Amino acid sequence: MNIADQTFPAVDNANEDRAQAIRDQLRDAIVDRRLAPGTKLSEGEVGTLFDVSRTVARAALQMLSFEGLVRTERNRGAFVANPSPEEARQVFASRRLIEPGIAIAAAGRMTPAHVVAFKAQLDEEGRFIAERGPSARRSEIKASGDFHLLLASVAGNVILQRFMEELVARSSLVIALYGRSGVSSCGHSEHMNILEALENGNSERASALMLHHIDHIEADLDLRVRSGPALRQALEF
Amino acid sequence: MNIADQTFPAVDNANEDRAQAIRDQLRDAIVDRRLAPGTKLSEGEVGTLFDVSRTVARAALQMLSFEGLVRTERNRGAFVANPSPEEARQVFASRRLIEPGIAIAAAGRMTPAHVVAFKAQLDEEGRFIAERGPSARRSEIKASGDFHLLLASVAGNVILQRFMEELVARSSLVIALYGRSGVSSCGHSEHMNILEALENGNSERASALMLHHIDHIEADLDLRVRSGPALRQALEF
DNA sequence: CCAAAAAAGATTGCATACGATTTTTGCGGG
DNA sequence: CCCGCAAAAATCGTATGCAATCTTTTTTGG
Repeated sequence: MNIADQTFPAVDNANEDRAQAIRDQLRDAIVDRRLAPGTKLSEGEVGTLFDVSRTVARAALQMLSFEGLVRTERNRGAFVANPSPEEARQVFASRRLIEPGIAIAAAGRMTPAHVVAFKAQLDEEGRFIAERGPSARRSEIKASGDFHLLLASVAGNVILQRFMEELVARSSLVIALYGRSGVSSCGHSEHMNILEALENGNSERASALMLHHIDHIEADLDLRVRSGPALRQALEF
Repeated sequence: MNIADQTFPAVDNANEDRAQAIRDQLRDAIVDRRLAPGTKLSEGEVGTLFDVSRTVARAALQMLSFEGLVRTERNRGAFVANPSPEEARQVFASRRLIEPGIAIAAAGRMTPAHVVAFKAQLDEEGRFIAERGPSARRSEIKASGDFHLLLASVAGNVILQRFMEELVARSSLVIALYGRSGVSSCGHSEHMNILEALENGNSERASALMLHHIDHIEADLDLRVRSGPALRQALEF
């Protein structure tokens, strides 16, 4: 998979920052695996694709590098991140630490409008699971992450929300690399259970369910070091 | 306080990234309040001060903007962040959620070498408290934050560690703006108690002490909206 | 004398240029 | 046929220039 094979919707060049728009496009592409871990993202190529100068492309790549989605090597360029098993463990350890707390905070702030938003979210999730094809699979991955992001937004802490965005994106990379069954379809029912607890204002239960949910996601990974992880890394793939 | 009044140690222009070195210098200056919240950081000025082009200065400012230490407005420039009371609350809510867990993780990984490092850290902290003068006060603030960063590094999760760096830096800004007594000197003894619990491997106690410690820091803040916060913001001060 | 408009000045956003470093290619020797 | 080495190409790091935007000062009309 090469970045040159990708097509990106035209950037709605408003007064908004163009670099940010490019970052969002690239992040989406990374998160739903249209760009594989290890793919090289050269400044020139990105710039050409989005029709901006290298200056702007570089800024976008720098942003992604801060989020941990891209790794940059001096004088060599930027690559879609290739998280190690250790890094993967740390991503999930972070989520185990934070998300139960987020669930508690969210439980105390749920409004009927939130419930409606969650229901719509879960419906969409279910639709993509029912569908077939790689495109639906990608959408399913994204929707699954969006559930957690929606929860974070309900919790009402912008700082934690941004951090969760980073963690969810990185999780997606990790699952792409180490996932056994792609997406655990049991995740959907767990999401529904969590929503039910949230609806009832049962924060303790929501928190406990969330913790188990994260454990289940991580349990679906195969984090044993593969034959020659150094080699893998060296081969950039 | 103006950025032009500042002096910065020469950047050890190794093969290391120069933008990163500048970011570190600026971050230190912001964290120990040599640069006041609201101070304008123009690209040209920063570039001149560090003897680099605007390109590099701009990259450094972008990094700080990601960490939340600098706020950038399009076509207007970068300013040392001026966190709102709400933002301040969110910073401490995040710390309350994360640091007790970090304490638990650290308690399980303490080695004699770590204990030595902590003792040295606390000694330094104590020295600055004893000293007088604004310079010692600044060092005290920094040392107080460094305790928390040391703890995060012992916990062994790089992702959380980076996040803690952001939170500690932002806390420093918040304390600068809303702190009643500058630095609560009782913080030092609380740090010592936490270390004691860590040394004994009493993770539960370390976690509980940490939670109270954060509560105490936040309790020392005056987060009531001041007369005309909008005005304050509008006047950039 | 004051308010609004206009001009001048400063600063940012972005593109481009050039030297430095890395990677690839071409070629001769083993 | 394969390997090492030098030249060429590609890519990055950084400085600089120009247009666009914002700020400040000056001018002008009431």
